[in-house]
Amino acid sequence: MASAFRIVTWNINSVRLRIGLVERLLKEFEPDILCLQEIKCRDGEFPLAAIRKTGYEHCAVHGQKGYHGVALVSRHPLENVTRRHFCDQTDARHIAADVEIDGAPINIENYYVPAGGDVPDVKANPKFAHKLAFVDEMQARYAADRTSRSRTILVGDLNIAPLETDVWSHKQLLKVVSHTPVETDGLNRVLADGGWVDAMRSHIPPEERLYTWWSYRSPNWEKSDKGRRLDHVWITEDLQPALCAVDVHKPARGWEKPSDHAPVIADFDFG
DNA sequence: ATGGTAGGACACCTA
Repeated sequence: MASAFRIVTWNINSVRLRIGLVERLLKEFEPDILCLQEIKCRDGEFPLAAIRKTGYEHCAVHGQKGYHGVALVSRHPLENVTRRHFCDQTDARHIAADVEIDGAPINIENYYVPAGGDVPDVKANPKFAHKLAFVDEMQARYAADRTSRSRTILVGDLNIAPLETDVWSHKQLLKVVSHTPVETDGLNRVLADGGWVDAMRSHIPPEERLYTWWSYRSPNWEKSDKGRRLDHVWITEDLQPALCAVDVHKPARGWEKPSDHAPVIADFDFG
């Protein structure tokens, strides 16, 4: 018997302000699990009641006051929830859990990588140094347990657009934080050394332009279409045969009072 | 070369 599994990742840019959009996404797409970033609230302020009303009983939150913060919203029980800290900082940028699908656990890793500030210089800009150190720590972690890892999905706002077709202008963004060579090289090392598959690019050709984020600062974001692919879905190789579809739901960027990120939807079929 | 918008918290920080 075939068993379908749908995961969505979305930088919501304040879950309390946009709880209505979260409810809409859950109703329209009925994912098995929704991974949120930039919830911008403490654990106790997460809008659990509204989410439970939509039929999602299982939430795990790693929040903090005002900034950052990640969460998992699931139809299935969340086991072995972990909240990892990077670079010896207290920022809430990671949460992970197992969900049982088709009789075996799948490990979900949800990240919000630091944006890195405006100046792509580690000496002049500590936020850029923090971003690179964070990515290096991810690399070390996943390179170390590569051979023992299976049935894992890594998602989130990684704040780096690695391919030339992941940005509206490769040439104009080479010195812009999110697309500098030191960042894209770093992210590519996490991907390669960890043995990950870029699920979005395994279903959407790398020659095709693909964005998940359009700045609020552009008054006509859709027409100018100066986007970047900052949000990602990576999978371990054993999950590749089960992956059947990937979609960036661009219409959500045009919903009322939107997040500046569109949700990314990945569908699997086990069985 | 520059500034453009948004959210949270409370004087600017983060994005």
